Amino acid sequence: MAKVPRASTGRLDRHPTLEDVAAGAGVSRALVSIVMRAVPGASEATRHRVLAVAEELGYHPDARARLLAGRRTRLLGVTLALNNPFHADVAEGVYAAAEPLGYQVVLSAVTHARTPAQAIETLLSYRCEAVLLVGPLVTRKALGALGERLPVVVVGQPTPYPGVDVVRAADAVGMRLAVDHLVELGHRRIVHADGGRAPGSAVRRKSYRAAMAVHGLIDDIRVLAGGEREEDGAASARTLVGEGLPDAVITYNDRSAVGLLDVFARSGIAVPGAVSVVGYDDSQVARLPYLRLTTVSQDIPTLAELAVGRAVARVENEPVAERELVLAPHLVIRGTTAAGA
Amino acid sequence: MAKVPRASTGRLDRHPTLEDVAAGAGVSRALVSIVMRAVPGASEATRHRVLAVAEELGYHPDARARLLAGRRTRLLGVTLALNNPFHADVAEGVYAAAEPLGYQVVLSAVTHARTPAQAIETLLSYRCEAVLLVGPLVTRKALGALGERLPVVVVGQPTPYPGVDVVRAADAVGMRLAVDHLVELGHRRIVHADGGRAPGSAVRRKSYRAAMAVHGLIDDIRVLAGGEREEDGAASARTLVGEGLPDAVITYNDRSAVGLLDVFARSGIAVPGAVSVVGYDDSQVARLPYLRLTTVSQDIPTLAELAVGRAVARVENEPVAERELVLAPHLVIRGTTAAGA
DNA sequence: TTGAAAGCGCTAACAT
DNA sequence: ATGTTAGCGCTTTCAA
Repeated sequence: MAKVPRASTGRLDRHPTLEDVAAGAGVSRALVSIVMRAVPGASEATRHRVLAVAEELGYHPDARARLLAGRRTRLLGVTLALNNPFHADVAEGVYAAAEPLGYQVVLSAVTHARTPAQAIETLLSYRCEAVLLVGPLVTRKALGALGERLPVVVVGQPTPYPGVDVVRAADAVGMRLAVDHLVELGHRRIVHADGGRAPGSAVRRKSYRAAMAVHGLIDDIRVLAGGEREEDGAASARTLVGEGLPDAVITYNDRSAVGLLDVFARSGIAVPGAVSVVGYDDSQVARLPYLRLTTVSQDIPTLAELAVGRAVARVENEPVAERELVLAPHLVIRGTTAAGA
Repeated sequence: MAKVPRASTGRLDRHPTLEDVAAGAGVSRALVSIVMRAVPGASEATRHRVLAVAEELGYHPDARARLLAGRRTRLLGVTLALNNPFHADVAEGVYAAAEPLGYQVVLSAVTHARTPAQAIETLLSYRCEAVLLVGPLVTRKALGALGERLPVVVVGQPTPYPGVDVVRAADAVGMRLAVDHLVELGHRRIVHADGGRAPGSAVRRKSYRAAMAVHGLIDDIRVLAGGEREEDGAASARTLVGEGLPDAVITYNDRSAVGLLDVFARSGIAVPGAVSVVGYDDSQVARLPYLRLTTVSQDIPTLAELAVGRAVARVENEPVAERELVLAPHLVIRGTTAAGA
């Protein structure tokens, strides 16, 4: 034992194990385990010696064995679509929130060639203790079955299935903030370029209508059929340019706003001079210095933190008051909104 | 055995194991293992019965145990920065290329709170057989040490360390294509908004100069100090608007081009009427219908496929001719370039 | 503080 | 075609 043969390439044939370190330091495996996990139970002297040997041997703990042997895995699974900025931001937030709680995160991507079901299956195979689902990945039925097996937190949107937790921002409030802001600036003809069939689009559309009604602007309600991509916003802009500009536009999300702004710019339409624009999400793009998009922020880091908190609470069997955790979004006023002429 | 106690919540207390399935089907664990891995060695009848029991019990294989017990893990690790479109595209490509070869991929994100070293450490702890590094994540020294431990493929840029493989596109060729195209259109005053300290920026800058020289345009060489973000391109645009427009601009990447185009649009400058613009990467944004950015494509899916191929070749000890695999980029001509006045 | 021993759930030789 | 038997590298009681 503790003999580490080398391949002809000069690369190690196998990774050193606890056993190797134990032998090198003249102690038992159990003691090395204690030292490596930095838990109490070893003298300072031993600790130092073991650490030195480990370092010298190039020992790196084996996650497979660690996970398998431990009573718990303390693993949090996250499914996400790469290339989706919102998902990416949530994942970053999850990493940040999980570590202080002693949980590790496992990422599983949903791609063109990898279904949500596969992504989830991978997470389960690693024995994650809970999964966070970002975006509208799975069918209701699949969600139900999943929720029966382990704690599930859906991040960013409501779901009708009662067996899973939800952490999201209140779209009704967000739309209300946007409309309030624009009305305060003196705008009345406020149109909404909606998200089409995108997740949450229906809620935001409805919320827009309600907010307009509150201000007695029922006759000014106008919804343009759109989508979640830049091009959808661009299309809406073209429509508006063709038929005459409203006072302001609220888009389904920031991406849509970007396309809309671009077409406005190319058409020589000043924003916010001729028309005000409000986006949704406060994603990175909204903060770009040359865009300075006024937008409704979902406060993604907090969203992620609460989602992790909820997952951990479920895993650790802490009492949970509400299945759904709804954050109040806030309006970030930047440079695309101003008082009308 | 094969007794699956339930928690008061109704959730399974533990996952069913091979043992449980074996007991249920009245066969040995080894046989169930054979069935679950879909390898030959079991009769059709047994196969069906085992599968049925597994299904009924809700059995899902344990990746930890599988990975630990197997002779190999067939795991490919990928470090990436979420929120970087190039990284995301590469990761998608890696998933697509790895599966047909029988390899699974493990993602490890580099975030604000998670260093490249940590991301790599995680990958190693799972005993990935090779790692793909996207972007300029690590120091030369760390790279060297890593390359000694297992096959490493750096994706998307050159690296001076000889112990690792590199799969990237030829920046010199890309720049040359861009300049050739613009010269053919009759442009001479072609400036380059560079990437500042971004990875690969120096190479592209140098390549731009060389390409200009080839066309006898040494006196027209002009490099604007920039960066990799949209705002950097926007800044370059402001400079150009202030001092008078050149015939064309080649940016370090598509993101920079986006910022540049935006400022041009707001300044009432027609593209490609008054000035042509060429981006770099052919990321998703370049294809946006309202942008239609002419750009140099690195062909990311192929890049990813070759990177996976190289990693697998190393893992399986196949002979490898060149340490560096350099793809020929190609120019994607869209709507931001046209003949000058 | 330290060590011995029993698994964790699986794969892989080797028998039968 | 099927079963038996060792591990894989670690954590975790339980003793000492």
